[in-house]
Amino acid sequence: MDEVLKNMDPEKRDRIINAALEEFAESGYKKASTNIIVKKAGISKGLLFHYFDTKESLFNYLEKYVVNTVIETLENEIDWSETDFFNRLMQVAIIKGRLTLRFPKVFEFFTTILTDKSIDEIYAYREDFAPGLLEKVYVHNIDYSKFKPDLDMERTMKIINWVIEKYSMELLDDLLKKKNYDYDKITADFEEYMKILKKAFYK
Amino acid sequence: MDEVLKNMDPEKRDRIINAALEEFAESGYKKASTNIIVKKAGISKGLLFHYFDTKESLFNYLEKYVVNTVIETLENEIDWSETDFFNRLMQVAIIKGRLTLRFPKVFEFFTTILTDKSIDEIYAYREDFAPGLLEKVYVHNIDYSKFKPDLDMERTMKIINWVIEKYSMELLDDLLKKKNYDYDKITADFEEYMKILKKAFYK
DNA sequence: ACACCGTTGACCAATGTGGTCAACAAATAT
DNA sequence: ATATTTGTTGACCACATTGGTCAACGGTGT
Repeated sequence: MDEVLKNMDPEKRDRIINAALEEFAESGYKKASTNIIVKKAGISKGLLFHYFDTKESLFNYLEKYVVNTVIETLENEIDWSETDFFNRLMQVAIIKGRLTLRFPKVFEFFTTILTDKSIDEIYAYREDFAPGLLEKVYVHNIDYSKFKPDLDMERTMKIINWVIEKYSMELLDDLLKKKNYDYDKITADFEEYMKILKKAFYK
Repeated sequence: MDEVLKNMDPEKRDRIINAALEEFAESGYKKASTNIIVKKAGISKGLLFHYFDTKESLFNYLEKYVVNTVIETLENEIDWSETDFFNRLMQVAIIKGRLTLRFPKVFEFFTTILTDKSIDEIYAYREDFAPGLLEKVYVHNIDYSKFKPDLDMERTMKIINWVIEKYSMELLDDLLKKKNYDYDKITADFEEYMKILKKAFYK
C-alpha cells in the first residue's frame, strides 16, 4: 500500500483525502460510506480500494497523514521568537486558517475522532501525536509578566482560549463559504478582539 | 396520532424522546436509524410506529415538542426583573443545565438541525419558533449603563457570549457524565468567571 | 506486438432500512 | 367470569446500501 501511495498524483490524493475527511467528519467511522467518498472524490470504487485496501486502513492513513501535517505545519510556521501571548495565539489561528483552505474538514474530522473520548484519552492522544507541543505553544518564550498581577490566571487563560476558539470557528466557517481569503481584513478584525482582551487583562 | 400521544405514559414518552434526540443528534435525520432508537428507548419496533406513523413525523413531533418546551421554560423561569446583564446570562445557563438533565441531548439536537443552515435561515428559524425572545433575553430590563463607556460594544458582547457558551458547554458535558448536580458549587464557579468579566468590562 | 499500470463500474453476499401485521397481554367494561 | 378494547411485541417484508472484488479497458513505453 505504501509504495503505491507515494506515486499517486498529489492533486488526486488531496481530493480523496478531503472527500474522506468530510465523510468521516460528518458521519463518524462506522456510518461513513465508501460509496459516498468515491463519489465526492470523483473516482471509481475500484481505485479507492486499489490505494487503500480497506475502509479501516483508509481511516488510519488519514489520521496519521493529517495529524502529522498539522503538527509539522505548526512547528514550522509559528514564529517561536514571538513573546506576546496574544500574538502567538493569533499566529496559531491564522495557520489553522491556511490549513483549512487546503483540508477544509480537518478540524471537524479531529472533533469527530475525539468525540466520546474522555478528557484523559484526549490528553493521551495529543501527547501521543505531538508530545509537548501544546505546552510549547503556550509557554515557550512567552512573556507572562505583561498580565495584571492580581488575575485569576487559570480562569483568565480559559477565557482567552474560549474567545479565540470561538472566533476561529466562526472564521473557518466563513472561509469555507466564501472562497476569498482577505488576510489583511481578517487579521485586522482579529486584532480588534485581541486589543479588547489586552485592555482587559494586560497591565 | 395526536390523541394517542396525549395518553402515553409520560415516563415512556420521555424515554422515546431522549432516545430519538440522541440518535438524530448523532447521525442527522437521514442516517438516524429507527432500529437504534427503539433499542435505546427499550421498546419494540411496532410501538414506535404505533405512536409515530413514520420516521418523518417522529422527527417533526420531536422538533416542535422540544423547541416549545425549551422556549416555555425560558419564558417562565427567567427572572425578568433582574437588571444585571451577567446575572441574566447566568440564569439562562442554569436553566439550560436543568433542561439538559431532563433531555440530555436537546442542545446537540438543535446544533445538528441548524448545521448546514445559513445564518439567515437560522435567524428565520429562531424567529419562527420564538419571535423576539432573543432580544428580550438580552435587553429587557438590563442596565447597560454599568459597562465602561469606551467599549467596542459589539465585539465585547460577542466575547461575553462566547465565554458563556463555552463555559456552558463544558458544564453540560460534565453534567452528563457525573450524575450529581451540585447547584451551589457550579453557581460559585460560574460567578468567578462573571467576576473576571465584570472587572474587565464594567466601570 | 507485447507488457505494464492506472482506472473503471457492474457485481456480490451480507447487513441494514423503514414500515407492517397477526398475535399476545393487560386492563376495562359488561 | 366474559367480552372488548387497548398497549405491546418481534418476526417478517421488499428494498436500499454496505465494504469489497475482479475481469476488462485504454493509454504508454518498448
